[in-house]
Amino acid sequence: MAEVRSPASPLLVLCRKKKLRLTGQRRVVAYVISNAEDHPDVEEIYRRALKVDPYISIATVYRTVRLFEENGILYKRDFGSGRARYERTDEDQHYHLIDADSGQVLECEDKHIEDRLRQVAADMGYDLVTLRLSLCGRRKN
Amino acid sequence: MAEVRSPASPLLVLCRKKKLRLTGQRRVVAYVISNAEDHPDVEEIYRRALKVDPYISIATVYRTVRLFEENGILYKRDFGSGRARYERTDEDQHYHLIDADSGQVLECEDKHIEDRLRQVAADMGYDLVTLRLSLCGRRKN
DNA sequence: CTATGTGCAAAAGTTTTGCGGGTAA
DNA sequence: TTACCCGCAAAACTTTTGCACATAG
Repeated sequence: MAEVRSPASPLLVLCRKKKLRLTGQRRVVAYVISNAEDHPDVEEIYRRALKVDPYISIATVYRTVRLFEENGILYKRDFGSGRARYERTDEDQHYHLIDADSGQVLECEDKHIEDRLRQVAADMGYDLVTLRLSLCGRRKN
Repeated sequence: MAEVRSPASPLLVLCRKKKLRLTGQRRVVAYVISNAEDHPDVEEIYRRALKVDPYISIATVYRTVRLFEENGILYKRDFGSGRARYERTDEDQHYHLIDADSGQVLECEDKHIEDRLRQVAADMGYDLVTLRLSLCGRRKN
């Protein structure tokens, strides 16, 4: 767990760039999310954070992910479960395909889509800031 | 307000097709949504419904929109306000552009996008069931 | 007549916040 | 030093639900 203290985490680099105060708890949350391969909700981030810092509070996790989101470090996603889920903004851009039957979230990518949507927004007089795109599908048999 | 009793509302036609029991309250909710030009949340649907039926309960509105959603009569949307918002499924397909500063929701359309996404899903072995797509942008000056 | 819906109020689930003590810079 | 952060518990907010009565078909 020494890497929690390491300055190498890409999320911590972003935190410094935004001049956010680097507290122990923020390092832990950044560490947990940097190492997540999925799209955890706050409850899950909290559960993973507890393994690193058994005294961290869920209120702090809520405050931290909100802070990160406001600073463009995390995206907040809604896959319809009733809880918000988070993912890093510094990954390659991708979208989600949700299995209508199992609820499983798969990632997919199509560079063309983003360019096209950027154009749609531009035609309406807007610069595209973020994009929420998710597909819901049923497995072909 | 006589139209509330009229069988003409397109949502009521869908309700009959699905063999849903047509109560007074369901007619009111269907009427309110049929006449909505925006994407109201439950609180707002309730507020508008009260003008027609001052005794309707918000619990009934929640139950009704959920029923309608489960029967494919309404889409549930999340524009990030913390409250779910609803819109009819029987309109022309369109997407949303949310103004990053004001929160205003604009509709936009691009038929090409849907076809392309249908193909992306197909390539992963899925039939596209629904599509959630929203853009967040900032007005160009 | 009977299965289903409704209103009310309470419960459940998620997220935010006030406050007193603690800490990064 | 000082402005900001944390943990706790309570509050706020959205949505669901149990129950007794009402009603559509």
